[in-house]
Amino acid sequence: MVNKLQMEIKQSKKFESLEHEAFLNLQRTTDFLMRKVTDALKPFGITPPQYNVLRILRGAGESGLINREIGERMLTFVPDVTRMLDRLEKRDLVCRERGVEDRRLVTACITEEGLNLLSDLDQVFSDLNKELLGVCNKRTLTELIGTLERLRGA
Amino acid sequence: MVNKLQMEIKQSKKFESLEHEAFLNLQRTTDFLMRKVTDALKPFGITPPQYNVLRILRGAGESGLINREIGERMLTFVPDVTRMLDRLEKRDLVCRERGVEDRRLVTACITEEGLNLLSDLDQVFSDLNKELLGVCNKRTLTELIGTLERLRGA
DNA sequence: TGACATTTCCTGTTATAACAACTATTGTTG
DNA sequence: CAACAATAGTTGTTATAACAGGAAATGTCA
Repeated sequence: MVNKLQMEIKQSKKFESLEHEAFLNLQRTTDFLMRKVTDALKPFGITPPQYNVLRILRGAGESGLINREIGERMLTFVPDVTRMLDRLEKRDLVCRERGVEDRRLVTACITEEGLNLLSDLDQVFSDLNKELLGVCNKRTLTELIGTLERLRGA
Repeated sequence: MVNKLQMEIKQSKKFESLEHEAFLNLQRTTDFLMRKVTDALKPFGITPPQYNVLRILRGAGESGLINREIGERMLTFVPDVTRMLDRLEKRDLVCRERGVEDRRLVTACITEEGLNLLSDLDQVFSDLNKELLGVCNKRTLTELIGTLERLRGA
């Protein structure tokens, strides 16, 4: 009996351990799903991390957030928030302002144009999300979430 | 009640859907785990995709594999196998040879030095793997694997 | 055979990831 | 207050990701 992942990566030997098999499946599945999302966002000229930033800034509202806070809220670690915001600013999707009280801080806000783009992206993302993850029922997804949270440390 | 991921990304609003929450957890967990692996491999000057290539070539044995086959067996899609092998060849971890029968093909093999490095890496990776994924029991891991395979299409 | 398509790899280019060093500003402490 | 530490952001550099295009070899078929 050869399982699905073994077939996919044309591996003849068994996995070393269940832990190993689980981890490889995690990598491959996330890569698979992210690739779909990346493709779906591409017509809008937006990458998944950029989409993530825009959503974070929308959530923050008019008061905005400073670079460090944006980095902390990202789903995946991003080492260079500055240049990421540079690109978004150049496209007028966000605006930035140097702090007056503490001149080290730079606060970023989403623009009207950014909000408009987001409302399109949300629809695309939401549809894709339900299409991709909808193959599992609610109970399975709930269990999946629990397992994943556990893997990040309970 | 605010859940773990919401706290992590400092999100005040609920998730739009269970599918959404599951996907975000997948992203974050894989990023978290991959970062640990990347850190563990760093002292050896090897990235996770490079480690993946070396394992693939070891599995292929002395007959080696051509670029296309390596790409097909990678866990995550890699668009540029050529230059990835360039770097590994420069470090004498793999060697390459242009095909004689079909001169379009280039076959790569792992070197003795590559095999030696791999045996160190395997120990590190295996230990880390069990440490990270060992927080879940066998049954949970088996269910996780099943769910992930399903998400890639049954 | 000869034109054309296909396959395989390589090359060029831009964007992003990762990491380290640096500047400017603010906080802390003797 | 002056020296130092800490924080926030920027800049520089290298490696990798992503994508498009090109060159060489092989396959196909009229």
